[in-house]
Amino acid sequence: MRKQRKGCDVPDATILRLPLYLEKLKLLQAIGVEDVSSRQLAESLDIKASQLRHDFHYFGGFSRPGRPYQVAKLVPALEKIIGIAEPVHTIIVGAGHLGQALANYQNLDIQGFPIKGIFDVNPKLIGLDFRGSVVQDMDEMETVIKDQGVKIAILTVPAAHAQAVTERLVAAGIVGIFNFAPMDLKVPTTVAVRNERLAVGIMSLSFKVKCILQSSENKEEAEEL
Amino acid sequence: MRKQRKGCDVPDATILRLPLYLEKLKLLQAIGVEDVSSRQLAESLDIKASQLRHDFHYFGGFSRPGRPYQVAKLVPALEKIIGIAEPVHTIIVGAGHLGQALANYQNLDIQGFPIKGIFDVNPKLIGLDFRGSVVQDMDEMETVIKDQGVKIAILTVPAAHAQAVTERLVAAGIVGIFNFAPMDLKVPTTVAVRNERLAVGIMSLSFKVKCILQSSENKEEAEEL
DNA sequence: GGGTTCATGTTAACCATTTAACAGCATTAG
DNA sequence: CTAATGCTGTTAAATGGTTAACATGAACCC
Repeated sequence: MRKQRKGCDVPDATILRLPLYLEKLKLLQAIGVEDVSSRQLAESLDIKASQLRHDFHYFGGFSRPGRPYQVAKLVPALEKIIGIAEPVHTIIVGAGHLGQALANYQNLDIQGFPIKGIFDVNPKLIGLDFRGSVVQDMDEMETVIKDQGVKIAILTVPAAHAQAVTERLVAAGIVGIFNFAPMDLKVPTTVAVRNERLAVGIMSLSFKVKCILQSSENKEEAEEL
Repeated sequence: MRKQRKGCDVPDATILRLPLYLEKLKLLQAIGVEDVSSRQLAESLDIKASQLRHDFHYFGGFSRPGRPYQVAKLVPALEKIIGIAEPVHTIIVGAGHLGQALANYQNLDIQGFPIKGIFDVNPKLIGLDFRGSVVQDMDEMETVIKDQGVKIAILTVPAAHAQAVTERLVAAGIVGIFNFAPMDLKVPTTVAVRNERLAVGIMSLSFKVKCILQSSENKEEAEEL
């Protein structure tokens, strides 16, 4: 198999930290900080400095050794690595409550993912306006994807329709799908999917809550002895 | 230190799979499947059977050895482990677009997390009705938490207010916080937090999209030779 | 200039998670 | 009854990720 381009065989765990680094660095930049050491940055994110350096090491040379990182260089470097040096055109498929919430969530735009369209099959939703994006009929989807060079789709349709919609998206040239439907999508290996399962999140929280409540019961029992 | 109760020192990775097992098992139950082997269940979730058995092993004895798992026993067992054998009373704090979307997302209720209140400080939002839950002034929050025995709060307020609200929640007796604000909350060790960062999700997707696009460019170059 | 301090890049040790291997029980067919 | 098959529970090996250690470079002070 052909060797991958530099910087693409990186552990998932590292990839998930890159946005956190970027966010914190942008914050520092906004308040005028010019230099930051791996220790400072790591402590503010509650991780070890060695881990941060290890993460950066996959991409190589953000600074000359012996000198702290320069915020002004790191921010664009990370943006390039993450792939948001240029705005990444995005659409939302499914204009239900969640789709609407995401369309209104202007942070997406600010962070480099401008919404180029919202689509639904429900005639009652078509025409509604969210921050300048008007809900369109799903028949328009393929045209917008191609005309606007959309690469990422946020999928908020009901689980029952998710796979069918996915196949249309893939055929139209979508390369990344941010899937909020509680179901696993089948896609070719040339398409990336990230599943966002709210139920998983709240249930894993529930597990920990149960453990906390149990251990505090234990404590009370112990005190009663 | 006091020894933890059975089944609480479990790796995070395992905890995150429990809801997936439960969901799939409920689906099987709905279509009348009575028995399921670790292999069948694992394959339908795209994981290894040995991993599933290893996960279950933390909690012990779901079946007699030599016989497949019984769906009807596994479902309540997992519900008990996750802590949703009884409904887990929940509130939503912040009735912006995301809070509204979650309030309307009836799956939460079905999966064991009935919404006992939605709160905001914005007078324009107070009184709005979402599936029977009326947005209340945040001053009512502590009362509802105590009266209804609420243990989990879903936090969808702006980042700037997240820490202050968190402190009120903790003081009122909340044990788990599902945090959608893009910031790290400081809480005592007796409170569990799960951060849901949409920006992290879409950026990690963007990274993979970039890699896919680069490698397909490479391929094209190779074909041109 | 030399020593001290603080920094990164890099490698190695450590730890956690995932996967494989296998021992033992239940059922079924011959 | 015995052998073969299919299954789980459990332990061991392999993999992957995190943390510590260290070599080396840059700036600063005396």
